[in-house]
Amino acid sequence: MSCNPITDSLPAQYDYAAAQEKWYDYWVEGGYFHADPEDTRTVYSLAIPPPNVTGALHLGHALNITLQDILVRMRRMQGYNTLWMPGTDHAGIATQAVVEKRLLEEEHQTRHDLGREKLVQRIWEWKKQYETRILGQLKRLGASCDWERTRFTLDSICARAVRHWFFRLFQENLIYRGKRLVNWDTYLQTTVSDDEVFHETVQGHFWHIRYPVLDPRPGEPTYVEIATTRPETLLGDTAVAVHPDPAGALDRAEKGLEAKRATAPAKERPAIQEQLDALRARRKTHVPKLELLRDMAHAGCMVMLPLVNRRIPLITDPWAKPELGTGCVKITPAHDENDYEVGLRCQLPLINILNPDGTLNEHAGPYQGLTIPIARKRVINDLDDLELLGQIDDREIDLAHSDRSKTPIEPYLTDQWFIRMDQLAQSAMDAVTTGRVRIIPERYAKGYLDWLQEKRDWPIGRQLWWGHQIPIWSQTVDSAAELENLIARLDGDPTIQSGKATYRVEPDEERQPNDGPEPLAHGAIVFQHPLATVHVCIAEEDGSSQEHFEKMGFVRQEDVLDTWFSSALWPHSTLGWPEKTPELERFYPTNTLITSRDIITLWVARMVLAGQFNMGDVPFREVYIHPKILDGFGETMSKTKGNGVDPLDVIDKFGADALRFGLAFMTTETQDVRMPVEYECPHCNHLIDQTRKNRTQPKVQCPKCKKAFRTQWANHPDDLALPRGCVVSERFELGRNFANKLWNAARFVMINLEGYTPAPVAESQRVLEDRWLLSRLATVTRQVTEALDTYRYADAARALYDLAWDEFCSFYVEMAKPRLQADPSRPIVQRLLVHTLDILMRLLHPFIPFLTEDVWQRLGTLAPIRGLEKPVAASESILVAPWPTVDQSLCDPRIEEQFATFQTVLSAVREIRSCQNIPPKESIRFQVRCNPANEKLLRPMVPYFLSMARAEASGWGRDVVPPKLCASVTRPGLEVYVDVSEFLDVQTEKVRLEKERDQLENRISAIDKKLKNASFVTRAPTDVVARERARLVELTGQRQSIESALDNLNAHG
RNA sequence: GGGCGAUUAGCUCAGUUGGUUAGAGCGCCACCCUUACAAGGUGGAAGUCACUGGUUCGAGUCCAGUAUCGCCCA
Repeated sequence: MSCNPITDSLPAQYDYAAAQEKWYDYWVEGGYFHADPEDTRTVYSLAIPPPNVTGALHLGHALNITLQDILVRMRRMQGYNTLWMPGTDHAGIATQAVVEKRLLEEEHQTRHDLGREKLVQRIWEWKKQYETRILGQLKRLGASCDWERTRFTLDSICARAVRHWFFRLFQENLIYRGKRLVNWDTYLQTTVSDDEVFHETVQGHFWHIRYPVLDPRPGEPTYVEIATTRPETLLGDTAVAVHPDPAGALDRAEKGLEAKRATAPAKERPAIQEQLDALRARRKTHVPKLELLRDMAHAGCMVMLPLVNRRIPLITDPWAKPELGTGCVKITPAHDENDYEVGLRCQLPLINILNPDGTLNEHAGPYQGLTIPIARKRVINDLDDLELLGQIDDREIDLAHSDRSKTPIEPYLTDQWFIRMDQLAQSAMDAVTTGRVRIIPERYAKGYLDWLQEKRDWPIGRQLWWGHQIPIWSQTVDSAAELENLIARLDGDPTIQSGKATYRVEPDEERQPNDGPEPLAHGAIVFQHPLATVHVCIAEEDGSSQEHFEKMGFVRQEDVLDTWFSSALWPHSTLGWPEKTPELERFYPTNTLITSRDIITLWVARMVLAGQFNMGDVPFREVYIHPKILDGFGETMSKTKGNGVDPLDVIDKFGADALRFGLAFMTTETQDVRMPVEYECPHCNHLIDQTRKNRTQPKVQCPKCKKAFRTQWANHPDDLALPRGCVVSERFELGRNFANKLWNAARFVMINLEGYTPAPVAESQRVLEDRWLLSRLATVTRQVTEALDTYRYADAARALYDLAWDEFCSFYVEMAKPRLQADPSRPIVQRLLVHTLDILMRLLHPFIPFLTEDVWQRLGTLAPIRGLEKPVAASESILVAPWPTVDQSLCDPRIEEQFATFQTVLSAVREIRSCQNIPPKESIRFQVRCNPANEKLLRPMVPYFLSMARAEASGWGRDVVPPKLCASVTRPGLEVYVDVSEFLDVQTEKVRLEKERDQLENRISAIDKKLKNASFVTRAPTDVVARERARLVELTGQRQSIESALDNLNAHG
């Protein structure tokens, strides 16, 4: 149609792919993301929570990144020296696990077949591949990170920081090694943290087993009966316990239940009563026997551990609950957390019966070499043969599983490195309670404090190969003389004296205490333990020191450090600590950390304590916790479930701008965001709801085109040959439609800029809608700025959405159309359009970076100089354009109110057009009965009624007399009459008016009732009462108008 | 078992300090390819604000309890 070169270069739909392609490179090449420590402007800095290199980014990351980028872009525009530090995390166990899994699947090899060096090399290759992919994803999202500073938790800078921190902690005696029960993954053969364990209830049994009493005296039982869910662990038993005061313990349990019954709801009382009855019955059946056993224990009674024939003591300990099972409990300190505690209290030996691979070791005697399930069967059979097996109950057991290998966890006794958390945890608590770190939303501070409150020592070693190897070299000594000798050598050692290394002596915990209850008769098994271990920690990666100590017989610890140990340093290690770099000086502490709530304890708490320990200041001033994205069933998205949405698929389908705006729009203060997901058929683009069933299938058939496509589960060559169906969500249509709307608004402005000249627009030149728009712009500028200052992303996004769409596009642009045709108004409205577009783009830039830059650049060629008060040249990139400031003088609530009156009349006229089915091409006439103020206000709007509703105003004011036959609409303060004589459908109009009347009726009676209520009139604030009175008067008047309109219609037909 | 949160239209969500007739997007219905935009325009239908009590002149909003769901911790 047109041969306008401007129109031709502006497609009618926003081409997001082209914009993404073009502008990201422009920004990077322009160096806009780079922060300079020499720059003395106020700093705004933040460190990315480093995504781990295990796999690609998902939608949760996209949200996290988007929220950070929005703030970063706004602060940069506000003139801060802005640094966003990027990088990735090595995620020790997770990454090693995926590489090991592939190794096994593809090459049928274990890590031990390959060896440490080669495996680590493989993982580096994996890392390289995924790091590239992740950084690429971040760039496609539009993240404005300072890529020149990209770090990795295992690179040399971070490694040096880790080494330094470790050394300082070791030096200050905050790191120690101890024997602890850990969650042992027998499949991966490593410790996993509590965070990497999930619990599942499985069907199991409760086996009752009799241990023969050795040399019972007359009247004493010949057996002690215990019950267990894990019979094979008896091979590691070192005692049987009974409560020291069975009667007293029962009393306390009874009192507890009684108290519970008193406050419990009626429904639960019978169940509690039942428990109480059982407890009371036990007093007779169990207490005498238990008291006898207690006395036997005090007298030094021994029992015979069956199968391995080991003499073990009967002891007293409150862990044996007289109200449960038989009242006696077997004690296996090396394989149960509670028994471990008992073992410590009673100084029992620890006998570990497991090999790292989950088979039984030499301490299991005849069962050596068996796996746990087989050993369990054999133990049961053998006990049965010996007639030592009692009753067997069915029982549900809560079984811990490793999240990494999905196999059951074994409690396993092993040497572990720990950090003493006492002071460190306190420092992290203080940071939050004193407000030096603010957690937003505030409610998350509670969980943070509760967790730190426990001050549990942090186990930091992992039996892995991928990670920072613990910088400790150790050797054991077997005698006091040997120890003395070694200490003397170390004290005189120049490396130690120079402070480059330090040492500590650790006594062996498993060595038998000399004053134990009775020497153990272990049969053939002899336990040999050294006297102590001496640990040397070397401060720096330093080959000669290392060699020096290795020559002295020290051997390096094999284990690596927990990933969180290095992640905790991220905000300062990335800036170069322990080196005193200009970056560290300028950009630490960072301003904010944006992350999701599952990481508050694992990471946020540890960053706070590490930052304070190393830097003497908190790592960030604020922590913003954003929602999690769940699928339509309320489940977290994950690859393993198949419900994960890939941000790149969303970007391909809707564009990065749409993804970002959609995410921001969803980010409210609540905990979670639900996002139903669909498969998109690659053949016909049909969307298929994802269900719990189809999300795990390797291929899905499209119900529309009947063709099949593959999913992430496709493995079979036939399935792999099919095209891939994306997992997407319709919820991003909002963002795409909005981006397109903005594009077209910009397009409209730009194709109407012929003859544009920059010049100030004086206040006197601004008509009502100009002042209205400028007021709205100023108000929204304030709202958006305030919202983003306080992390209310959705509020900011909604305010901009409404302003741009419902106000700028739906009204201002429509009203500009006739003005652009007329000579005196054209240049002024051009300046206003350019100015508004400029402000809108700047406000939207943090959310929608690509589109806004694209428009900015195009506008830059058509209207390079713009502004209302004093036109100035636009900056070379919107990324560094100044953030709009609020001109309070432009905010005018009265104008906004007046404009609302116009909108009301316009929508009344449109409503009648629509109800009466008046063809769009037909024009109509209307009158408005209103007060003089409104009349004055509405008169200048006449052309807009014509252009926006094809309606011609034929009468205004108090004295308007409606035509006999018309359609009418009643609105607060005015009545609109549309002369539709030739089109009028009397019946339709009557129905509509009757409905309107009924609604009025309801409201009138509600207000009437209120006002007749004496306590409302006397107790409610006077202004509220007055308002209700005024309202009643108005509504009654309106009802009258409707009645008379109805009368007219009735008279006519 | 303890803590945190959610429950508002068919779906996904807003709803400030309690005070007109509880809003939006998608979906639905009707009309419109109107010279920026059909990824659009105009109008419409659609809600016992989970339930039960309480406080209050007045409760989606405050308090207590119940139910269901989610997350975290043990």
